[in-house]
Amino acid sequence: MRTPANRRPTIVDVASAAGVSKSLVSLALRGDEGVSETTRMRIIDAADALGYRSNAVARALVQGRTALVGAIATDLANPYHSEVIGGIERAAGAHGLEVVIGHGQRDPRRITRWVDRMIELNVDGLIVVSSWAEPSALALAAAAAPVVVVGRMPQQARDVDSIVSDDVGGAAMAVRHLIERGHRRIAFVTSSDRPAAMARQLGYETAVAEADANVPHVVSLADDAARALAALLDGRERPTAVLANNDVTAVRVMDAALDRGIRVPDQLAVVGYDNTVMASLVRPTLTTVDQPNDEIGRLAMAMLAERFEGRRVERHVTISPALVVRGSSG
Amino acid sequence: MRTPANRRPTIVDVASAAGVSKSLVSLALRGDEGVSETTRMRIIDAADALGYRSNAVARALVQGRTALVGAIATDLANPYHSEVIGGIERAAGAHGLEVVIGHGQRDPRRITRWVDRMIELNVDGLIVVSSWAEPSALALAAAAAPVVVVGRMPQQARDVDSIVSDDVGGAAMAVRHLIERGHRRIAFVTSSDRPAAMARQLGYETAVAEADANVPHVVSLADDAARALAALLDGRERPTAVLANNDVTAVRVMDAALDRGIRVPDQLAVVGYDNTVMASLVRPTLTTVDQPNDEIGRLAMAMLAERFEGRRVERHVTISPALVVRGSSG
DNA sequence: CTGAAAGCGCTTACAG
DNA sequence: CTGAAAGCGCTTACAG
Repeated sequence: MRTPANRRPTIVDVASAAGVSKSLVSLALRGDEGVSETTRMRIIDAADALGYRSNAVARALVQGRTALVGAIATDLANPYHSEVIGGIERAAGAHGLEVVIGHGQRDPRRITRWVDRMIELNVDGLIVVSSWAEPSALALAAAAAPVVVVGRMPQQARDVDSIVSDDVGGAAMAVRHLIERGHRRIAFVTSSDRPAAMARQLGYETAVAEADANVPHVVSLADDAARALAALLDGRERPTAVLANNDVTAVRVMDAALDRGIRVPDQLAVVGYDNTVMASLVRPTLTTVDQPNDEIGRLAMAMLAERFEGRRVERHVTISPALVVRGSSG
Repeated sequence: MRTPANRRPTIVDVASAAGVSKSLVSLALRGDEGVSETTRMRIIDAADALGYRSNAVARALVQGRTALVGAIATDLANPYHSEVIGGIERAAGAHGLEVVIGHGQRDPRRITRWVDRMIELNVDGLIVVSSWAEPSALALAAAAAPVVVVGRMPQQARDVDSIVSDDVGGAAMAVRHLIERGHRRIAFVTSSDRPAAMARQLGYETAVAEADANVPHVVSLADDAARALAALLDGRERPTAVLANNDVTAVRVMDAALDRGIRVPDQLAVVGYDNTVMASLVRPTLTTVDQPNDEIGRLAMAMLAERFEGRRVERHVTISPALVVRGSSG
């Protein structure tokens, strides 16, 4: 792939160009105190002239650390994931670490493979922004480097730290908001049966049960979304409010309502979940549940740092979401 | 960071557990033909029992290749970038390569630093989905590994291949669509003076000049967006159609129009650029210019592959966009 | 079919 | 202040 002719210059090339030993090149380039000013200059000039760049692979091998944190995301197109990763990146700088990202592309096998690959790459720590990685792969990874999972794992893996958002509480908060606004017929619409959606449904059911005269009404868009939405909106007992399992689902509900001439929020209040950018762009703007994604990323990085400092016991943190009230709930 | 007690097992540990030489462990684990079935089994069992994982850093050092392609993106939250990266990833698999992503966070310094870091990491090829990297850093990188830039570079760097979208043609296509629809007073609204936006403006001006009785009208949202939008929409000579430099700007124009009771598309047609997810979610749905982002990613990977096969001459490709007509243009 | 040796490009004690 | 040597964990000819 690289011909010998244009291979990258090494420390040995710099050494012979500067007329010194390779040890001295290494010391000089890393700014060691005990190198005379004149030779340091000579070495740096030689390195620049050759276009020398340190080989991080060789350095990592001898030092046993790469100064790299791996971040694996289920789906980069999803703003939730990219925001969490942004938080990780901002926090990593303070620890002198760089963040390399592996993209899972919504494929559990690919995500699990990235866990393996990141460990093979010798990252110093690993943050998995996904609940789709195999617990066994995570446990194996945790034996080699600290691992934090952001998301609701179906099954805990040994020595793996975690951060989850309080989906039960967030959904309950949204329902209570609708009840305060006078709504009594409130439906929950979901496009997923993954753990996070299930937890939100549980929060919904709990909060609905608290308020008298409410019958929990759950609509799944899993099989035939158009039919499910029709059943919801064209039925005699149409709800006056809907909580969706996420913003995308909420927008679908709003679109279906508007298509039928049902006014939002007057005839139907809609609340989403995740506070994605879309929530403030649609009309009416969407009331939704916000998770502090940036903060979650920072915390994940901080939890890795604690492990670097010697923490041995597992740590599991739950983050509280907040309601953002906008136009779609009246 | 890792105590000797729980350090990762190496090939030597596996060798002594299986009672063979480390050479044989290496051969067996990589499936070499010339290893007897029984010893192969013994070695694999020993490796599994120890939880052995190959150290990719050591392998990369001896093989001189990492099987890694680096992809650097300006802004992962921008769907354009994540789609291009998706295309790169899908194509990389066919070449047995994995894609590690570096996030530039809209910071030119960070992007340029990632170019350096990726080369230090010994990636076999580098795709920079950004026009913000320093040409000098790109040229240095290209001396070590093939480099493809996706985007409109302000200045060409030696030995660096590139892919750009035909922004001039795309914008002209959008304007001709509006002219066909009968519009004569067409404005261009831009929130940026970066090269891509400038090229789109040029395409707009060219197409407007083709049609008689049109006076190009350009509105910049750079300084005071609210005032600029007011000048556009509240003036006596309000345009009947607007081309925006991207979808986000188009949605801002639509929102400003709706706030004033101006009906879209009846009283004002709006066309965006980029065909982001948002374009099909807003109401009315947004007519916009689509770039084949996935295809661009595939092509970038293919261009790296050509370099691996020995191509020496630079290659620069221009990709043609397509118009997606939706509700906002009537 | 298996083992001993050299080497990838660095860093890091250890001498001098 | 500088150099020679060992070693990080692998792969790869080369012997046997």
